[in-house]
Amino acid sequence: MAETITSLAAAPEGNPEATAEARLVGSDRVLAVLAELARHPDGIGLDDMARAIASPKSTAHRALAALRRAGFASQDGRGRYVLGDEFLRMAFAHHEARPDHVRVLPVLQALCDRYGETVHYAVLDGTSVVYRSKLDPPAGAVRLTSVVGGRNPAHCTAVGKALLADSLRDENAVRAWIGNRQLEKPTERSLTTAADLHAEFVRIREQGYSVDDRENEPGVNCLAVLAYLTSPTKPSGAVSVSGLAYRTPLKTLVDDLPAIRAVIAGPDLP
Amino acid sequence: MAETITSLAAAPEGNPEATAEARLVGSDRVLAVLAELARHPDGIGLDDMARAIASPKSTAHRALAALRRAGFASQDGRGRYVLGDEFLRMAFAHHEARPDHVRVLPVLQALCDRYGETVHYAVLDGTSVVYRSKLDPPAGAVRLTSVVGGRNPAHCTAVGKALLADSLRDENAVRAWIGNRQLEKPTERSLTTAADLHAEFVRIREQGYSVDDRENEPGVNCLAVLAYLTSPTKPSGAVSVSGLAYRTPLKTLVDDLPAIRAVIAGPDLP
DNA sequence: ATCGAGGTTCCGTATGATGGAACGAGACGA
DNA sequence: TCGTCTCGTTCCATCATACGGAACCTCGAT
Repeated sequence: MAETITSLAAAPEGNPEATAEARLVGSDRVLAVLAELARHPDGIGLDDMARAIASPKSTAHRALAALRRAGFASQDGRGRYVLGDEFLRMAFAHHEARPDHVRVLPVLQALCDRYGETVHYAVLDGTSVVYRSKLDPPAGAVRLTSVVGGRNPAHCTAVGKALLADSLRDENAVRAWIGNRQLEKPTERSLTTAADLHAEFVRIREQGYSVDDRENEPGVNCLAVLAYLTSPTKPSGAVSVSGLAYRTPLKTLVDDLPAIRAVIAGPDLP
Repeated sequence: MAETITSLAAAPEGNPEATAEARLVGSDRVLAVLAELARHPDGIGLDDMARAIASPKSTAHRALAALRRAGFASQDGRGRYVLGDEFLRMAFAHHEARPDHVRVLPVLQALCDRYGETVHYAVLDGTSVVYRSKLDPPAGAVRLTSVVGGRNPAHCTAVGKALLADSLRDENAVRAWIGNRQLEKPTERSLTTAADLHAEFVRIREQGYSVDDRENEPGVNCLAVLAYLTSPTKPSGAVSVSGLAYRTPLKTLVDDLPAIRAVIAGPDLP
C-alpha cells in the first residue's frame, strides 16, 4: 500500500552529502546544521554532522547544543541527533494558523471530499509554484509526493499556468518571463516554447480554468482555477485538483467545472 | 464550519508578548527570532521583533538576514517578515519521512477511514505525551486542535495512560512518577491521585486497551492501544481514536475493539 | 580487560557579533 | 506636491563570543 509517484514537488535538493558551500560562520552554520538535521529523518551522528558542514566536531557540537537549548534538536536513546518535537510543533502550528491556509482549507476539504483526489493551494514565486496547502484523500492508495513548501516549475503545472496566464497577457511578456532559460520538459507533453505557452494562456483566459494533462508527471493530471484570497482583482494563488489519469480523467473534472467553481467561489471566499 | 475545540494539545506557550528570558546572544538569539517568527503566522514587523527579543533593531535585522539566507524567513510585499517556504518544506518533508510516521500511517488511515474521527500516534516523554502523527477525518466539521509535536498531560489522555500503565507496574512506581507535582485536572473526570491512577492502570493492563472518557477535554473521548513499532516487547508509543462523545460514543469503539486490534496488529506492524 | 567509536569538554586566540546612530523609502495627510 | 512619520536598512568602532585542535569520557564490542 502507499505506492509513491516520484517528485511532484521535489526539494531544491542540496548536495546529497556535504553541503559544500563556502565556509559558514556563526549563526549561519547553526542554521545549516538545522537544515542538515531535517535532511535526516532517522537521525544523524555528530561525526557525520561535522563532516556535512565541513567543520570540526566541537563546532558541530556547539551548534547542536544551541539547537537543543531552543528545543529544535534532541537526541534519541543512542546519542544520535534528531529534529526536536518543538520544531515540528512550531512548523505545524504555524502552518495551520496561516491566514491563507485557514481561508482555503474549507474549499480544499470540499473538493477533496468530492473527488477523492489530492488537492492543492499554491502560489507563484518567480519561475516556480510553491505549494502552500495540501490535502490528501483519506483512502488514497497512491500518494503524491508534493509537500507543503515544495516547488514545481510553473510552466508545466495547472496552478502555475493559471497564475501565469493571469499575469503574462501577451507573447512578449511570456518571452520576457522565460528570459534565456531553457524551460524544463518533465514529460513529453510539457509546453516549452513562448508561442505554445502564449497560446495556452490565451485559452486559459478564455476558459477561466487551466489544466495540466500529464505535463508535469506521467499519469497525473490536474485542473486549477484562480483563488482571490486577498484581493478581488489580483489572484493570490490557485487551487487545483490533481487526479491520477486512469482514475479521474480530466474530462470528469472539466465536466464538473461549475460545481468546482461553486465550491471555490463559495461563502468562504469573497 | 470548522468549529474548534480548545487545546487538545496546547503549545508549551512561551510568554505571549516578549520572550523575556535572560538576554540571549549569538545563534541562540537567531533561534529565538525563528521561534518568534513561527508564533506570528501573519507576519511580524522588524520593530516588534526587536522588542520581542529585547534587542536593538540592528541585531534583530542581522538575525533575520541570517534566516533569510537560509531560506527560513522571507518578506511579504510590505516588508513584514514571515517564515520561509523552505522552512515549512523542511519540516513537512522531514515529518513525512520519519520512520515512526511511515510505519503508523497505514494504520492511522485505516482507523480514520473506519470511524471518521481524528486518530493520533503519540509517545511518552516524561510527564506528558507528544503527538507524533495525526490524521483528521476528511469531512470533520469539528477539528481538534492537537498538532504534531504538541503535548498533553499523560495522566488524562488515553495514549498517556496506556503507556504509563505499561511502565508503572505498581502503586509505588505511580507515586514516584507523580513525585511532588500537583497533577492537572483539565476536567471533572480526570484522575489525579496515585491510588486512582494505579487502579486505572491495573484495569488497562487487564483489558489491554485504555480509554479517556472526557478526562482531558469536555465532550471528547478516546480509545488507545499500544503500538510496538521498534521492539516486540517495549511499546514505542500508542495509537488512539478520538471521538466526539455525542457522535462516536466510547461504547462504539470498545465494542469494535477486535477490529481496531486487527488493524493495528495488521500486516504492516510486527 | 582492551580497544575503538562516538559524544563531550577545555581554553587561548582572533573573528564576527553588538548596538547606537544615521540613512532611505514608502505611506499618509495637508 | 510637499512635508513628515513610520519602518526597514546600513555603517562602524569596540569587545564579547565563536572557533577548533586536542584531550577526555563513556559505552559497546571483541
